[in-house]
Amino acid sequence: MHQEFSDKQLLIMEAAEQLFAVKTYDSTSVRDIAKAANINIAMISYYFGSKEDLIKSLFWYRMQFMKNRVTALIEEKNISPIEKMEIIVNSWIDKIFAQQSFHRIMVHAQLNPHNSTIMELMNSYKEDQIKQLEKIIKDGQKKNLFLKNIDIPFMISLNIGCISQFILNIDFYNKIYNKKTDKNKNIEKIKNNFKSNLLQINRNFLHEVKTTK
Amino acid sequence: MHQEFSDKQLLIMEAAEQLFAVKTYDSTSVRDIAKAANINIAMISYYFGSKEDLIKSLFWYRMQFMKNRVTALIEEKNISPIEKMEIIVNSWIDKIFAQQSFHRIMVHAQLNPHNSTIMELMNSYKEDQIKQLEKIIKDGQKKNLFLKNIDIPFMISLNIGCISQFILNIDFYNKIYNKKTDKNKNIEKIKNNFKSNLLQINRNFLHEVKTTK
DNA sequence: TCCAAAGTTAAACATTTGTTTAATTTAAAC
DNA sequence: GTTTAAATTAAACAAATGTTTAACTTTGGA
Repeated sequence: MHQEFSDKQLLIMEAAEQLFAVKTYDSTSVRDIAKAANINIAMISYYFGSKEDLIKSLFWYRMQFMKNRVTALIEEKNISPIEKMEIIVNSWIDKIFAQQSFHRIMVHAQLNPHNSTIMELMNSYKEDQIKQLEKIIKDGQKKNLFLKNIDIPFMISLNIGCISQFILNIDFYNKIYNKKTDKNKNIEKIKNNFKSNLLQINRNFLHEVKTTK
Repeated sequence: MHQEFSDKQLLIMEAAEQLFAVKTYDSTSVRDIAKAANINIAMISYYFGSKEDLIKSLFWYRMQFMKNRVTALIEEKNISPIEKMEIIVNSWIDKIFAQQSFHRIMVHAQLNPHNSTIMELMNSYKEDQIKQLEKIIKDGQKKNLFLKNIDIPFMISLNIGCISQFILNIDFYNKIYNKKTDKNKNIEKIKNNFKSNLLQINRNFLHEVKTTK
């Protein structure tokens, strides 16, 4: 598939991304995109072929960034599996936060899988993630750092689901946590709070000693 | 707003629900709904006023079922806060599973909040949930059963997000966990496995003693 | 300077959209 | 059995959709 995009294509893709994120793919018209990108409607067909191909290109482009550069991390000998897992969870949160718009589009694509190319892109990404985590966790189990019988797909589901839910409802949580303060600072605070909560959940799930009351 | 719906209205709403769940509201046409419900297109305007009012009615109708009947549970003296929380988490999972289609529509409505009435319905529901949990958790803290400083919005976010993610990806997980077996039985097994995982997460978060390695 | 390719445009295209109309059928009350 | 309201229908409506056309400008190399 595509590998490089011209400046014009990136301009269109980024304008489309913003609109897809708030209005969804279906209710964003090519006229909306053209207006936002300050180009003629015909340019979308000209540069991408169709609206469908535009979102496919967007997925292809953004998924590259999403792909974890964890291959090196997995092999790293000086970092303990515990630390590795913390790094990965942290990177999930940071990446999803950094790409909130695209993440919304991804959630929407899972809800409404009307394009098989996009579906395959996401599924192969998920499978990669599971394989990578498997290596780290098995290593940790061998070193007696982690519990046995860790359900990796559940662990991923827990994290990604929790982060998604948080992003989808960030305005709501902002309202709940603090009635009126500087919004940006507040969100940063809420995000850090969320981060430590989720990290703690993962620690419990992976390796902390549990004693029933 | 509406309080009762005729059989015909329910028929239309249920047909619409199935379509909205898989195709989303925007890409489901009134003609699709009419065909699925075996009625004339004009009947949708006739019974609901508009397509928009139809989905509003659907939300109003389904949200009644979602509303927890936990008011009685909260006051119950013979059940410990720990058990109460388990009952609530279990009811979340069961309810969302029982109403998968509508739940998908809800997730989509959060992604694409193009109707303020629906948004308000969902927000007031969320606020109610937080208040209800607050009572139980404070009671549990008073009795020294729960940890102090429990982040309730996070806890809800964790659960609902995790369940949502699981439902959105159930086919994927089914493929991952088990390559080829009886599908229905398999999903039931996966669901129970998911349930015990999530309950354990909640136990750790709420009341189990934690000792750092 | 010339020219072919790339870029850009407004207009037109056929479909599909949600909604309304006006006519017809059904149902129930008197 | 007649009447009145509710229910149902096919057709028409204007608006919006994604895409294509054909004409035009711009660009950069020979």
